Amino acid sequence: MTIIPLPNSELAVMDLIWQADRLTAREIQENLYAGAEKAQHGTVQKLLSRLEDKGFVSRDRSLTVHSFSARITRDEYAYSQLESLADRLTEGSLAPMITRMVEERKLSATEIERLRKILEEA
Amino acid sequence: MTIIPLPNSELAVMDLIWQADRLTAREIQENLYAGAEKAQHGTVQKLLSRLEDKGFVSRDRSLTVHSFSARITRDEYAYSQLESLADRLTEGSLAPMITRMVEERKLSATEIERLRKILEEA
DNA sequence: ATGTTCTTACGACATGATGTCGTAGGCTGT
DNA sequence: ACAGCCTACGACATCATGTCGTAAGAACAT
Repeated sequence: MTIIPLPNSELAVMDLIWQADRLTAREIQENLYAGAEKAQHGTVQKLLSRLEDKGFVSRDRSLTVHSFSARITRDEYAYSQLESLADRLTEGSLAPMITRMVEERKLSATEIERLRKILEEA
Repeated sequence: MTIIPLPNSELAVMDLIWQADRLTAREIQENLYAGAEKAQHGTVQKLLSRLEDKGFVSRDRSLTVHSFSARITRDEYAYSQLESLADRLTEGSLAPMITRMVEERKLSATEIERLRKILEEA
């Protein structure tokens, strides 16, 4: 299953939902546009309805004030994006990217250790 | 250095250049739109000039027929995209994504072996 | 020298994504 | 009944994307 990439604004909403598990539009608006004067309710509604259309959140309509929860975990999303990246760029293989990351010293010792462990258990 | 993501059409051009090292616009057009009747020269020119603007290719103007070569390797591009993915989604860490890939059995035994080797040498 | 052909240069354009609002109409609680 | 909040729906400006068309210059065969 390929999960489509999200634009920044929608990803920002997902970030909040992933953190909180379940939020209303107002709660999201308050987090997202903390220092804002103007309304933005419409903006948040629109982002949420787009996310709903795309299948990223489910909307609980049982109360007048709807609440939103994630249908896809952050890790699922992250992993699918990594997969599509690898498919597009390196024929599905992670090795070239990780090799380069190691060469550029972008991986910390801790991170390398974590990855070693994951792969040992695989 | 953050490398901006490329749209599909431009990535397709880069793929050709990465394979061939050095190409003219015509060569690209013939590969890219193999079974095409109509012109498309303009399209390829536009894609190339956008890639030039973005710093992905360099244009050799010494001859009338320009030739194009990559300024960024495929691995550099892939790695930077992976980096930005990790930054956006998992606080820079690859572990959650790779863990999931292992769980979903998206990594072949060979690939896991390659990755183990890379990390051992790191 | 001239005309044909190929190239670049530049601009135009339709389409869709993105990010933002405005307004109408429906609940809710005083 | 009314003020206040929420949803629903549409509008919109802007930008990215993918595609062409046309003009002008170089190269080359005749």
